Amino acid sequence: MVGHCKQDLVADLQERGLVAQMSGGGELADHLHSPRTIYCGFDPTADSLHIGSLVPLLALRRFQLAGHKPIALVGGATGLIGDPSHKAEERRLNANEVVAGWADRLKAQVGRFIDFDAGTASAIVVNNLDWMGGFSALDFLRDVGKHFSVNAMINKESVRQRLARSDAGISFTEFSYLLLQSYDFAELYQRYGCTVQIGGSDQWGNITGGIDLARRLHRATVYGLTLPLVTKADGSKFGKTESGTVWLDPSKTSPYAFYQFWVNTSDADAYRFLRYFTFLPVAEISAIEQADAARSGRRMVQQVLAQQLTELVHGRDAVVAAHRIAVALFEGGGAAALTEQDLAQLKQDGLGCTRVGRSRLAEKTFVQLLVGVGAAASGKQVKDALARGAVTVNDRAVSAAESVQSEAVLAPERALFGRFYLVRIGKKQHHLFEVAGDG
RNA sequence: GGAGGGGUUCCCGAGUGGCCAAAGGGAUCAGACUGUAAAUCUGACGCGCGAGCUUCGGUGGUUCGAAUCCACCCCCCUCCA
Repeated sequence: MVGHCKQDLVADLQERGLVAQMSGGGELADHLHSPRTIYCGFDPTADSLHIGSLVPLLALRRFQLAGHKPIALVGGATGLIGDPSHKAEERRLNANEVVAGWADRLKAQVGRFIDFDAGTASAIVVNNLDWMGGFSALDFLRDVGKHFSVNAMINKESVRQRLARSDAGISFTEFSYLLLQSYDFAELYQRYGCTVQIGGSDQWGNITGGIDLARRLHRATVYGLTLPLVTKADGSKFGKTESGTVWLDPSKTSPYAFYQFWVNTSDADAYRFLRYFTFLPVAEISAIEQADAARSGRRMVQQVLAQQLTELVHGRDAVVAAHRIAVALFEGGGAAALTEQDLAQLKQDGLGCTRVGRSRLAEKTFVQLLVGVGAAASGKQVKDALARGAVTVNDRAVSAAESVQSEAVLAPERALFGRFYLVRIGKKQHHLFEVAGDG
C-alpha cells in the first residue's frame, strides 16, 4: 500500500460534513495524495474517553484506511495543564499520579480504533510527557516561548471570552497551554515527519499555533484540519444522557446503555450522525434516508446507528447482546414472554441486575430498593411514577400503597421461575432483580 | 496591599428579617400523544412512605425568628499599587 492513497479522502470527509476548517485551502488535499503521518491529541481529563472524542478518533482511522500513518497522542503533559480553549471557566488541576493513570487508560482505549500492524501506515501511540517532562522552565521559555506573541495569543478566539468575562478570568497556566500543544506538533514533525494535525474545531487555535511554531523552529510546512463539533438539532449538548456522560469504557457505560443512547437519537440528527460516526458509504446512508422517508412509523436509521457504533466501540458480541436485550424489553410480549434462559441472558448481556437475599427484603421499602440500585434518582421520582401506574414488576403495576413492602411486591408467587422480577420504571428504564432463597 | 463587585437548591438566576424548601427559566423524571423520534400539553423536581429532617461559601453572633442583619474567615472577578 506504499505510495497509494485514496484520492478521495478529503472529498469523502467533506461529503460527510466532517471538515470544519482546513489550513492552506487545497494544498492539504494535494499534500494528502501521498502517504503522510498525521496526529490527533487526546488529553487525559478522565479515566476514559467519551463519545465526544469519537469523531476525531474515528477520523484517525479514516486517514489510516486511506493509507496514512496515524499517531494518537495522549496528553500526559498537556493534561497536567488544562486546555482553556472555549472553556467558560478555569479548571481544577488534577494530581500528577492521577493524570498519569488516566493517560495509561487512554493509551489502551485509543488503540482499539487504529491498526498497529499496517505496514508503513502502522499506527503509534505517544505521550507528550515523554518530551515535555524533562524540559526545564528556562529552556522552554527561551526556546519555545520566544516564538509566541502574547498580542497574538490574546486575540485567539478560544480564549477571548475568558479574557473578556468579568466573572471568569484565566490563569497563566492555562494561557500557556497553547505553547505546549504547539510544541507537540513541532516535535512530532521532528521525530516522525508528522505533517498534519487533526482535532475538534475547538482546537483550531492550538493547531494553527503548532503550524506556526513548526515553521519557526524547523522551517516546516505542516497542515491542520478540524472536525466539526457535534451538535444536536434541539440545541442540547451532545453526548449526555439522563445518567450523564456516555463513556467509551464499558465499565462506565454498559454496551447496552451505549446502544440505547444511539437508538434514542432524534430523527433530525440521525442521518448526519451516520455520516459522522460510521464508515458506511455516503450513498448507502442516503439510501437509508430515502427508505425511511418512504415508510411510516419507526425509522431504521437509529437501529443502524446503534448497531454500527456499538460494534465499532464494543465489538460484535456486544451488539448481539445489546440487541437481544432491546428486543426482549421493547418488542417482546413483556416479562411473561421471556424464558428462564432469556432472563439469565439479559443479566449476562448487561441489563442492570441486582441479587438480593429474600430474608433481606424486609430491610428496605421497595422504593428504597429501586433508588439503592440506581434505577431511580430519588424516592420522589419513583413515587411520582407509582402514582401514575408507571412502575411494573413482571408486567403487573405496583400501587403506591404496596410499594412500602418489598416482600409483598417481590412475593415468591409473583416471581418468574422462582427468582426473577423484571422491574420497569416508565417506558425505558428496566432493572432485573434476582431474589435468592435466603440471605 | 488598596478600592469596588460577587459566592443561592444540577445549571442560569430572583430573593435583602417572618407569607422561603426559597420566584422564573433550563436540564431531568413520569403521564398523554407517538415510532424506545421531535414538537406540544399535564404533573413532579432538597431528602424522607410519613411524622419530620437538612439547605442559600465557612464559623460565630444579634433576634421569638436569618438566605436576608453584625463580626471574622475562605474563594472568585474588576480596577489601582
